[in-house]
Amino acid sequence: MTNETFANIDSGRGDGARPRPLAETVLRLIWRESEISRAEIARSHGIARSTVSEIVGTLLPTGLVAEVGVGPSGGGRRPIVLQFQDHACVILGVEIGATHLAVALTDLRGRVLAWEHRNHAVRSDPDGTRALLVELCDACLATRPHGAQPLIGIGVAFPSPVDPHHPDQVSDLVLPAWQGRTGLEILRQRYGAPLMLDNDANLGALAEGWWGAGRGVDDFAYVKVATGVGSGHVIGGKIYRGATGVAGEIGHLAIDPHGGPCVCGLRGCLATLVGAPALVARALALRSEYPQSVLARAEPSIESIEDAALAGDALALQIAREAAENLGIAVAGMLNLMNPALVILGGGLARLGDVLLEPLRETVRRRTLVSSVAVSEIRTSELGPQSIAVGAATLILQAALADSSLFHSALSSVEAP
Amino acid sequence: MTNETFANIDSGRGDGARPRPLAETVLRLIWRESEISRAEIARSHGIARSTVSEIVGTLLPTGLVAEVGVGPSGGGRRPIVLQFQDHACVILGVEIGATHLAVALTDLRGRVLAWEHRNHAVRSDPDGTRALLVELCDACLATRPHGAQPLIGIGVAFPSPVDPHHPDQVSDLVLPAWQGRTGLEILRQRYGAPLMLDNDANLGALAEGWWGAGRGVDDFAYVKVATGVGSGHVIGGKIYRGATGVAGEIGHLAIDPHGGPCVCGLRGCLATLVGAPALVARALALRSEYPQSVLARAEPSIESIEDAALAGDALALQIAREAAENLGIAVAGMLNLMNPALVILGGGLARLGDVLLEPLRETVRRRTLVSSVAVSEIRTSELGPQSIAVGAATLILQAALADSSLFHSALSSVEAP
DNA sequence: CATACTTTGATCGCGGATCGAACAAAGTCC
DNA sequence: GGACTTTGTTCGATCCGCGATCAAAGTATG
Repeated sequence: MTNETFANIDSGRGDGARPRPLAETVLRLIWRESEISRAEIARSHGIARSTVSEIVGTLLPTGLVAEVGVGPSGGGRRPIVLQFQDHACVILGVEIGATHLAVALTDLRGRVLAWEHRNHAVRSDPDGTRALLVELCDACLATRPHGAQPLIGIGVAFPSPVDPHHPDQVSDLVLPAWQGRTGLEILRQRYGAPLMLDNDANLGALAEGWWGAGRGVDDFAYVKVATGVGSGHVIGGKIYRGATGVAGEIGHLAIDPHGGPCVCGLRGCLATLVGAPALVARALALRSEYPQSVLARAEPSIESIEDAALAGDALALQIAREAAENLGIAVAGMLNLMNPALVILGGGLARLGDVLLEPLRETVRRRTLVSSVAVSEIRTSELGPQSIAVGAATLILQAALADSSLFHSALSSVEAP
Repeated sequence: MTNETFANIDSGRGDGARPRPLAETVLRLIWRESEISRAEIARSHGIARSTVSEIVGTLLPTGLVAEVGVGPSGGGRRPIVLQFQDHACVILGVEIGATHLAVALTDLRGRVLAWEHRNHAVRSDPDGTRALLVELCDACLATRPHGAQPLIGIGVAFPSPVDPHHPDQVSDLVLPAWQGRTGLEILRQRYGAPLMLDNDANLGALAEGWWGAGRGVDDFAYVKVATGVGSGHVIGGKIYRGATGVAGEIGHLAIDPHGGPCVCGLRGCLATLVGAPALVARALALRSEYPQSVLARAEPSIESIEDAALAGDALALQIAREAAENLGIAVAGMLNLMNPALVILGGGLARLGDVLLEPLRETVRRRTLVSSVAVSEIRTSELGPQSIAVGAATLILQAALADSSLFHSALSSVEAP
């Protein structure tokens, strides 16, 4: 119930006073456009020029917006160009994986200013994880020149479902050694900044939506195919978490009820068919039929299968086709249920590009009822291994742009004297 | 692009002036509570008592709210009880099925004041459908005493996906004779009230959420199992339509990729396994193994199968168990993907109650990964055959409570002289 | 090059919405 | 019966956003 540590829950609806509602709108617009004049703000939002002038007057002293020269004339006085100051604040994005940690320090445009990562036995060593986390965060923050830019928040990606109403709880099934608690309040205490937590696939989706393949798309799904298979869903520009925060388990969609058992206790899950272990096992099983394949010689790994498929190896292509078929069944089901405008394929298997996408698209086309569903695009991820940590930082940025008091509290703590 | 006929698109965000933002909030609260005092409104929303007084002062003359006596004292002056006037306006809810029409006239609390329905060849006769629709609407409206209550809007349930951005378009696949157009603007013209359109499963879900098994639940799914199988999803209290309005096609989730072909062109869809024709076919196939079954004697129908299952017939129970198993696979997949707090089972098959629910729950339990998913409740619909028409009316009510200008324009058209 | 028109941005007064303080009305508790 | 409580109203004070107006700084045009 008490939720002092995490700012996850949308508490900004009807609680406090909302001074200058339009100020938020204007700030968001300046962020979105990066550079814009007062008159253009007024035009594009139907606000009076006088109001815009006044609001900008309150925005300038915060340092979030600055006047940078004049723009071209449109037949009259030349406009003063306002520019959002992407470097006014910084954000920490933390990725906690099953076996590694990564921390990104970003500016307000999602650019990575500092990057630290380390392999670690996260599953079995929660205390060590937290200590290492502090170390990596310190290292990232130390790169700031003279501590000029204040930290507005810390976003954390966690490798298990996160209940938005109880963000500090951890599923005992996924990380039993953590004893049901993240224990991340030390981060908030140490850095004095709000903390927000979410599932890793959700944050990968968020990052793609803000900076990658999903830019400008309001409803899309991000499917991560690696060792495991998971998905994050952005609906109306916001992460959809479901009633208890566990939405997006596409990996455990049943593809074949007569299929093999999954670690989760079910049968024929997508994860048992297209996860990395499944593809390796499939390579071993098919090896005798493809004696000339490079995979027939040495012990195959998921990387070697991917490399071989990209090189045109017949066995690897067969495996990719099969994976695409199974993935396509699940994606088609997801399209029928959730109807996103776009599906972004992430994780290691996305390396295959069109080798995977072409048969996948074909399967989806054959398996979706309504024509408008079939027009959903399927693309691969644009962001690299930093996507999840950047997504964690984006969680904070999104919150700050929705409620600029986060910016102001960070800035005032610096400018107070 | 032009969208004069349908009010479907949320156009009430940032366009026009919003006089008295709190007035909307107060009106919604009074509606929700039915009876409440000014002081309690102020307390529960943190609004100043003076503001509430002033707002209520503007609400009383509209007739939507009235003072009805005094409440019990809490140690001081007794409060004046304000009551929302459920009968101040009426709403028309129209259900267009594949083979029938139904019209409900409701008050502002979802109560059905008049009800007309008729079988009709909707698929093949769009013109006759529209004419009959007008007839039924007229009959419902004529029951009003002296035309006292103004009509605030007409909601329409349509048996095909509805794109929220192009509500007048109809899928050629489902209703080819309609030539891609609903042609329902005649309703708006005849009755001079805003028109809103949505898919039938979505509106069944909405009705259950406002008046039935989903009361008070913000995220739930409604699965309708009848001749066809479809689903509607309420997310955050609002209907989720997806990027192009076709979300919720659970009937075409692939259960068995090696299964029989579906009308939609896919294989092994849920609809081919638990739709009414599939169950009848299954009864015929299994008849020889159950010679003592009542279904072995006469030609089975879906109603007779349901009746037999409720009577404990072994063959019918076997069919129900199989249907529950297949339905459970699809529902489990939907839970994994969308994580609703509740699943409401509607349509004819819901008559079976626990006969269907028990094995269904068991299958879902076995097929959902995370414990918190498994706690999702599964219940049967509470509303009868009127649910979809009532849901259509609820669409209008929801819009009016979100933007009370709908109430006022209806009321002023009466009170003008 | 002077003049007319355009566009931008600032200033000022107005109106609406909400709040807090003060007050009357109506009860409860001792 | 007197002190305290609660409700609802009234009355400035404040804040936000708007329109009108004006100065500044351009462009188009003769």
